[in-house]
Formats: sequence, C-alpha cells, structure tokens
Amino acid sequence: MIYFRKMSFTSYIQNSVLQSLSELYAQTFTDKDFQINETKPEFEGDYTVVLFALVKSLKKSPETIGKELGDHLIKNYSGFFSSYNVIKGFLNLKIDDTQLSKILQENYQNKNFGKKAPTGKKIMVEYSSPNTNKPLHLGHLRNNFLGWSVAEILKANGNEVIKASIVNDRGIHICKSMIAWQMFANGATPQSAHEKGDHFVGDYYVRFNNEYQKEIKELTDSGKSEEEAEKEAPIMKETQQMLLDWELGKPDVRALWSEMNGWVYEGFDETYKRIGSDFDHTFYESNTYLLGKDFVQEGLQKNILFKKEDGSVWIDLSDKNLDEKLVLRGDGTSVYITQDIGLAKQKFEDYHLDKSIYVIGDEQLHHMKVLKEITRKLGMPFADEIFHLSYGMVELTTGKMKSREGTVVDADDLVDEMVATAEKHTKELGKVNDFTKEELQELYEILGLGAMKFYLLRVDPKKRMIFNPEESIDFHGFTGPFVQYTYARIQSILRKVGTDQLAVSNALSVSRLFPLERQLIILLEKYSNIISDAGNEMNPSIIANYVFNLAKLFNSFYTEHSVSNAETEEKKKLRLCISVMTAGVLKSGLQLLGIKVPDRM
RNA sequence: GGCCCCGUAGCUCAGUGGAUAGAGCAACAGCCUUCUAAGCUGUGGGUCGAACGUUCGAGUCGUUCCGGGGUCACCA
Repeated sequence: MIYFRKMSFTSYIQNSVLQSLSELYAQTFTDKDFQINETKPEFEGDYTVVLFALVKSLKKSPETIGKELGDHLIKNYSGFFSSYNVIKGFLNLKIDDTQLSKILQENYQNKNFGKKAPTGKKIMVEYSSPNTNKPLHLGHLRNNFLGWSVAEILKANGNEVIKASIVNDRGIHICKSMIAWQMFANGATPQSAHEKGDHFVGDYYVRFNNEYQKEIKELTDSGKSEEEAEKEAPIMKETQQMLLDWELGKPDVRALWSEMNGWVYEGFDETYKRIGSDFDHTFYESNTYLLGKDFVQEGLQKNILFKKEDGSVWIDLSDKNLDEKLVLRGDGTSVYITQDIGLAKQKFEDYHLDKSIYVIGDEQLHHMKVLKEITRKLGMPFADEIFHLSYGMVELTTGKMKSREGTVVDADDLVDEMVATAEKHTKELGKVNDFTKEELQELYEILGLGAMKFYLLRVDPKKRMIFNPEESIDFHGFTGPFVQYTYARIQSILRKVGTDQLAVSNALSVSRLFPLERQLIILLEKYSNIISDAGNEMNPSIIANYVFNLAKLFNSFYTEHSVSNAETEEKKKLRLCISVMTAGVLKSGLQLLGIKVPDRM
C-alpha cells in the first residue's frame, strides 16, 4: 500500500489563511492576495505570510491585519500553529512541535515519501540520440543524465514514462567511417585492435577527415580553388557514391554498414550500462528516415504546402516569424524535418502519448520550433504536446568541443578519470580497508559517477556550462560525494544504535524540539513540493540543490547533537527517526538524479 | 541584420515581486579520546552588466543600450 500525503505544509497554511481571511473580513480572497514564504533565519518562525497585497482591499495597516490574522490562526488551528509575530507586513508563524513530530512519525519509513499518486498520463522522453560514427562525449553525458533524470522525476510525479532514443545510424557521416575503414583497416576489427567498438569506428572517422584534408591540400596546391577541391576530392566522391549505394540497398555496403554499426552499439551499450542509461525503446533512423512523406500529399491537397517549379515542396511559416521551410526535395527525397514529422506522429499513435519530450541541445531550438509549427499547421492533434527540453551546450575553457580538432572530452575517458579520482580519495582516507576488491570497485564507481552526474545536473539545464578539463571535478562541498557521505554517516549511526526499538514503539512523545531538529523536519516535509517543482520545470537541479541543503543541515545537526548519546531515550528515538527519514529522502532524491548511495565510504 | 538564451562575490552557481542578496570552491582562523573530519564553526569578499520605467516594495516585471552565445541549410 503506497501512502500519498494529501496536503503539504504550505498548502495547509494557504488554506487556513484563506479560510481565516474570509471568516474575519467576510470577503473572498484568492491565493494571489498573499504569499507564503519560508521565514528568514534571523526572525522567529517557520513560515511567513506576506500581507502587503491585502492592505488596499482591507483598508487596514499591515500590522493590524497581521495581528488579527495571527490571533485567528492560533485560535482556530491551535494544533498546527504554536505562536506568531508580526514585523512590518510579515506575519511569521511557528508550527507546533507536536505537528512536526507527527509528520516525522507518519513518514520516516515511507520509501515513497514525496512521490505522487498516478496521473494516468503517458509521456515519452527521447534523449541520448547518438550518431554511430563516433563515441560519446561530455555533451552526450549531460544529455543522458538530464534525460534519464527528467524521466525519473516525471515518474515520481505519477506519470507513466517511456524512455526512448533515436539512433542516427545512417547518412554521410557513417559512410565516411566505412570508406576510411575500407581504405586503411586491412580487415581489422575492434577485437583484433583490442579497442572498444565505438572508439574503433570513431578513429576511422577521424582518419577520413585527415585524408580528406590531405586530398584537398593536394588539389589546391595544383591550382584548384578550395570549393572545387572539396567537391573533387576522390575520397569524398567515393563516400557520396557509397551513400547512394546504401540507399539502393547494395548488399556489400549494407553488410559493412551493419557490421560497423554493430561494433558501435557494443561500445555504446557498455558505456550506457556503466553510466546507468537505459531505454524502453530505441528508434533507428534507417527505419524512420522515409517516414513523413505521406503527409506531404495530404498537405498539398489542403493547400498547407506548396510546390515550386523544380518540384520541391515547401511550407510558408512567415506568419509565425519563421521563413519558408523545405519539406521535400525536388527529387522526392525527404529532409531531416520530414522524417521528424513522421516520427512525431508515429510516436503519438503507437504509444498513445499525452506528451512527447525531446531532450535536445539549444542549438536546435529553431528546428524544434519549426517542427512544432508545421505539425500545428497540418492539423496534427498532438502539436501542442511536443515539448523541446533544451539544454545548454557544454563548452571547455578553451572553447567549443570539436571532434575534428581533437578537443573533445571523451565520455569513457572522463568516467575512468572520475572513478580513478574516487579511488585516490578513498585510499587516502583509508576508511574501508576491509572491503574486498569487488566492493572497492563498486564503491569507486558509485562515487565517481555520483560526482560526475551531480556536477552535470546541479546547474539549470538551459544554461550552457563551462568545463575545465584541467581541474578535476570536486568531491567536497556542493557535490555528489558530499551527499553520499552524509547518507553513509547516517548508515553508520543506524549500525551503531540499531532501529529495533523504533519498530516496537510508535509513539514519539517529545514535546520540545531543538532548532536543528525542527529545521530538519520542516526541510524534509518540503521534499514533496520539490518533486512537484522539479517535475513542472523538468529541472533536476532543483533536486540537486535540495538534497545538498538537506545533507548540509543534517551535518550541522550531526555535529551538534548525538543520536546514540542523546539526552533522553525519547530524544534518541526522535533523532533516530530524523536520521532514518533524512537517509531515505537523500537516497530517493539522489536516485532521481541517477546517483547511487554507499553504506560506507 | 531578424529572432532566441545568458550576464549575481576572484571562480562555478542558487535566488515562486517581499525583510540586511545566499551556497560551494579558492583565501584566512579554529574544531577529531565521543554515531565516519569526503565533515563542522567562524572571518573577509557584491554599485546583482548599465540606465530609465511599473510598484507600497525590483536581482526578479517592462523598455532601451552594452557584453557573451546560439540560430536563421535541399547537414543531421
């Protein structure tokens, strides 16, 4: 039986204030007539009602309103509020300790605390979307972590979520790797080269570009213009021919294509498995690139699309401040947007989606806007449920990552480096010397990936971020390991004290709470709202910030108050409950970020 | 040039229109015989890019400008 709380503190306070206002002043108010904030630490109280906006309609001073409202709340909700004070237009309310104990009592063991009841909505989150001509890099990591985390956050908000990826497995870029392999590999395979498949294929892509540049230089040296050279370079001509052969389905080309893509998928799978990315469905462009042509005919009939003299088909988006956009070439072949429209439609039809989310970099904002507008003009019912979750590019201190210039931070290398750093720190501290080799390796992975995921998810997705490859990602402060450490510390308490007595006694009879105790319970109570906010904004950084603040507050509590040597047995029980619940929320929050927790570190 | 995003401490970032703008890193000073010091406590550090405007109240909303980035492909 999963237990979902009906009302958070803030909505309870909001309701009680609304109720009190109407009883006091015989007027109707809405939640826009006042605000509820957390009380600033320098004032006495937990939550603050900001009253200024009420002054006009009530024609009373804010102090008077505060006094009247405060008295009324204390009188009518005495079990909930214990005291109040008014400073200028701020009504500071203090929540009764017994109310806090009650919340703790009811939820400290609830594994689903903060999660929402089913909405019945089905949402697809498409992310990752790699090309098969090169390995994954830092930018893909941000995409993968973001997509995975948003999917989990949407699940926590009660939605059914389908994680999907579309693999760009066809096109000129793969042919480049294939041509270079034919020219230089002498039949080598990832096995014979002892290399991960995606890196192996990626190396031939780089090889292609080197060769291409060499040919261009030779041609320009012999007097050709740069433009001519680019067209005439033999290796490029071969590549273009190969793409044509691929589209015709020439068996030898298709066989090589399958084999090389297979190598890449083996490499990708290894990386995905290690970083914890998974997909419920994978689309392949080789299967979808012909989609979307049927709507062209339909659009032409409805006069939404028009044909130019050369036979190419266009849509006019000038009324939406966008230009004309080509949707079908003169020779009848489709362009990128064509298949995107087809795939969008297929997704909604095959999966009966309520919403389709695309996790794609902000460089494609325009493209996604066009896609949405075209589906709208074509009258497709799902047009408004296409959502582009755009995120900022990851750049290096030295500028953008460019695969051709070798300035790409490789995903596998970075993971290795993070895990190695975790190993170094762990060995220096020497707290887990009794671990087996396997246990140690698992710990390093948990910590290294935790540091990396937290680092990439703690900032607002839509902001571009700058990564300095010279400075390793930190393990102190606002980091994954800091939160993981707090969790491990709590496990240490539980090992020492044991939780047996909690199971027996249900009643928490502590009447007075210390500031840190009540602050922790109040912060824990907010987790539910945090999950909602993160879901509404599709923003994992809200979770990351929350989980950090919770860990930080717990660490203060930890140094200030002892659990095992608590002043009384009742205090001990209370603090055990706080510790158990904090650990649970930390674990749950980190899980939404794709980060695991260790029992010791 | 049109459209979109960003500009907060030395660095990386928080900050639903509300009180004296906050963290982490870096710097400095303390705290391990007691549940894990990957921690805790404290100090210093800011004309919130600039100027007007709306408001009882602006880092937050509006306008203009300055600086940075993206995009405006018959590439994906």
